[in-house]
Amino acid sequence: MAEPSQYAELARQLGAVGAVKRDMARVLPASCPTGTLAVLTSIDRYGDMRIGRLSELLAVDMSVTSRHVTHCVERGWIERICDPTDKRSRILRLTPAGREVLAELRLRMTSLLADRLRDWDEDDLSRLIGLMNRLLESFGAAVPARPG
Amino acid sequence: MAEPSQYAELARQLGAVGAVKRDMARVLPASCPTGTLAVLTSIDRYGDMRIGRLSELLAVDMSVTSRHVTHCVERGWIERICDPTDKRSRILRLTPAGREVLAELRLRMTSLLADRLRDWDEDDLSRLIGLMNRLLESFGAAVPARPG
DNA sequence: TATTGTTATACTCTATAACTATA
DNA sequence: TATAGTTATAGAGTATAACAATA
Repeated sequence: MAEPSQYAELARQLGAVGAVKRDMARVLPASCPTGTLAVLTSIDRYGDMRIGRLSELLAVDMSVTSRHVTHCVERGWIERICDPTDKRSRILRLTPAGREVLAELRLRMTSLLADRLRDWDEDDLSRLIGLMNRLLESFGAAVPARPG
Repeated sequence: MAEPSQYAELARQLGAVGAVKRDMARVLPASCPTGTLAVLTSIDRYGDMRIGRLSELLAVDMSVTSRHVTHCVERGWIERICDPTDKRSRILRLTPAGREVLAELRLRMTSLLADRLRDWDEDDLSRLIGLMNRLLESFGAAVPARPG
């Protein structure tokens, strides 16, 4: 059983995470805000999928995902392929251009994180990632392992 | 030295933290959104202070803090006291009404967290909090120890 | 001149609800 | 009827820049 004082501390930290996210967002170009990057990253990682599934992965409403995807489609980074099994939905797929921008954005992000986390060793970071994942699970916001 | 694949994982997790924060925000009344709660919590925790210092604690721009504080002042939760040492600024202080709402909101938040984190033990949560704090420090978003 | 705050403006992210098309 | 997705609308949070008052 955890303690109330720990809850307060955790709540405060989660709020401060916003500053971290904004720091990371600063390396992104205006054409690709965080929501867009999240979409590209998820499709690359988990493979082609429908909007509904992508929404679950991102833990946001389908309407939100739909807008982000539209943003990507308009820039030629994602294509919507007709789903032969269900004409109501279409499968989202990364285009070569999409993979290109993603690679570029990853370089920038990795570079930023390598700087900010320069005095972290692999084990500590693993521990943090493990605990974070458990936290997300506790809130039902966890993301399934690799393929899914 | 940490690894790039860990960076990607961490970046993804930080994005998912949004869902956790939204889950917590849902227990708050419309009159007290997250930004407002953060203001009340910080002043209660760190004591009376100026807008500038509060902005640092919250890791957001002073213009943002100013609006949140105004929101609180309009509801009688915070009072702005003239700073005798500098007429440009005023000291922010929690009113009795402010302490009351804060106590109520804490009850709700603690109740939510006790439920979500019901299968966490104190040690694991301490480890997470410790690592999170280190992460925030690495991004220059850490919050100083108690008083400050 | 520099600093503390405030306000106006704009942008991103999000959810809810209404709507279309298909199951 | 129920479900997949889109779009319109609204609300929260944030930053930048221009401005006022004081140091």
